[in-house]
Amino acid sequence: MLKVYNTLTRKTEELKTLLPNKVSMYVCGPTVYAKAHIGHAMSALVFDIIRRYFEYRGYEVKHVMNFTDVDDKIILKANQQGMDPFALGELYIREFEQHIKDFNILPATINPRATREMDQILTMIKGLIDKGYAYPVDGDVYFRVTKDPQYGKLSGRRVDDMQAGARIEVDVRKEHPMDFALWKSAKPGEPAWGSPWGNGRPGWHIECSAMNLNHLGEQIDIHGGGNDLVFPHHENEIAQSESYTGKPFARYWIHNGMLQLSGEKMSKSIGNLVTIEEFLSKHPADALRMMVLNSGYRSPLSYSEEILAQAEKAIDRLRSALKPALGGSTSAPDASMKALKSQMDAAEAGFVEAMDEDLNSSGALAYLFELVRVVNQTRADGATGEQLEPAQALISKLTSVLGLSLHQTVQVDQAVDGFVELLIEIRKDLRQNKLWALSDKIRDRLAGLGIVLEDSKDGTSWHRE
RNA sequence: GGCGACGUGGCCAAGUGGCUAAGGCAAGGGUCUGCAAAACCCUGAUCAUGGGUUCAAAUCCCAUCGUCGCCUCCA
Repeated sequence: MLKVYNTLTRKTEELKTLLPNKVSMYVCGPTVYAKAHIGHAMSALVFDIIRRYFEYRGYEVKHVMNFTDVDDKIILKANQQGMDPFALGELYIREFEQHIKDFNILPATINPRATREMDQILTMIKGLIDKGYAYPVDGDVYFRVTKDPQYGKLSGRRVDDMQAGARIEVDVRKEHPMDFALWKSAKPGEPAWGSPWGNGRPGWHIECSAMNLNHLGEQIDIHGGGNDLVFPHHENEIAQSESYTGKPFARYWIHNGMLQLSGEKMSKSIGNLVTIEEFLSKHPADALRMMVLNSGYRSPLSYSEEILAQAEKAIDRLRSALKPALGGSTSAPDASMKALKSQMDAAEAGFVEAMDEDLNSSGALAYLFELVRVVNQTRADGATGEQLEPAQALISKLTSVLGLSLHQTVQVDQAVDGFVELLIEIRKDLRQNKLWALSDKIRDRLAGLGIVLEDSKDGTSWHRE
């Protein structure tokens, strides 16, 4: 039974979708005004893992991730750089889409953008005004939080409590300090769309409500994002959507924990960030995914070189099981094969059991690692490639459910390969003549160049570090 | 100040009432090897602290200390 933790109820609940075997999932994407950092990647990875697992469990997933391509920061940045705000957004959208590919994240079914949903946004705002949930003031439109008795249900806040601690500058034109903008009037030179209240642009929250309505309908199964969006963004989305349709909006709210760097949330405003570009220039994409998988998706994840190195080694460990049989193997003993078979069953059952319980990926990995050990034992016991193949196929299958691509993605360089092969051949002659000093020198020097030689009875194999 | 999450071996991290507290990394010992690497085998934690509930708690309750998130743009 597949269960997920629901922020709305603060409980882990069985997944019951609106339609059998189908999941509609909306995940908040980035505001495109700067290079994305690995916190954004973490969020995208979390929901990719969720999606892949749902698909493995037989659901057809309609996955929508938006781009917020008009907002104050985009306009500000574009003005600073003397750029057109739309061109600036386009640039970062392209970059983000490339990152998605680099991280082996399945592309969303649809990637809507705020600027392309203006009709739906305006329709919703008008509807909210008609129903008394919103009011225009001097070209702006605000949502009236006091009109929604359920306001605060996602974040567990009460309008009155927040009022006490609020440090925000209260706009006197608002009826209530917590009222939030659905529509903002444009200043001269800002991108603007025509509306009954004058030229302006949508507030941050309404675009998501509109895109949900447009692409997934009045009710959706899952709404996700980083837990920093719970309030106010998701709270406001619920208020808008439910006030507009009169129906419950998302059944399950799923939020990932924050990526932290030196004990603080990685964020654009604090400036303690590692961009995806920087990360990928130094590390394999799978390493970040492994870090995410090894911790609970809802917990904060600390980023450090040490933890990253551990993740890379863990990937190597998984890969070790996929190595071919030892040369000259004829068959593993029956007892070994029996043990392998039963470990395979245990691994898949354990994997599903763990993942079913709110995507417990680190628990699921433990079962994979246990299978890795038994596969390696069986190989050492003399199993043939044919005997190992089913277990290796299972490992490949389950790791791909997690989105890990175990196959080395090193660029093949024919020339280098040829030289390495030549050195190995010469070294073989040296070793046959017991010229150990010289053969060790070749191995050490190659290691210094990132080429690792491994001698065995069958000969010498090599790989890049 | 309000709301919430968390604190498990050197590091990362499962487990949330009851068999020997998963797994990965690191470390030490061993097998194999000319040596090394890889692989395999072996070795370590009573679960932040202090109370309490219970036949029984890492797991429930209370307090304390510490860390983090949200309350303002933020994945």
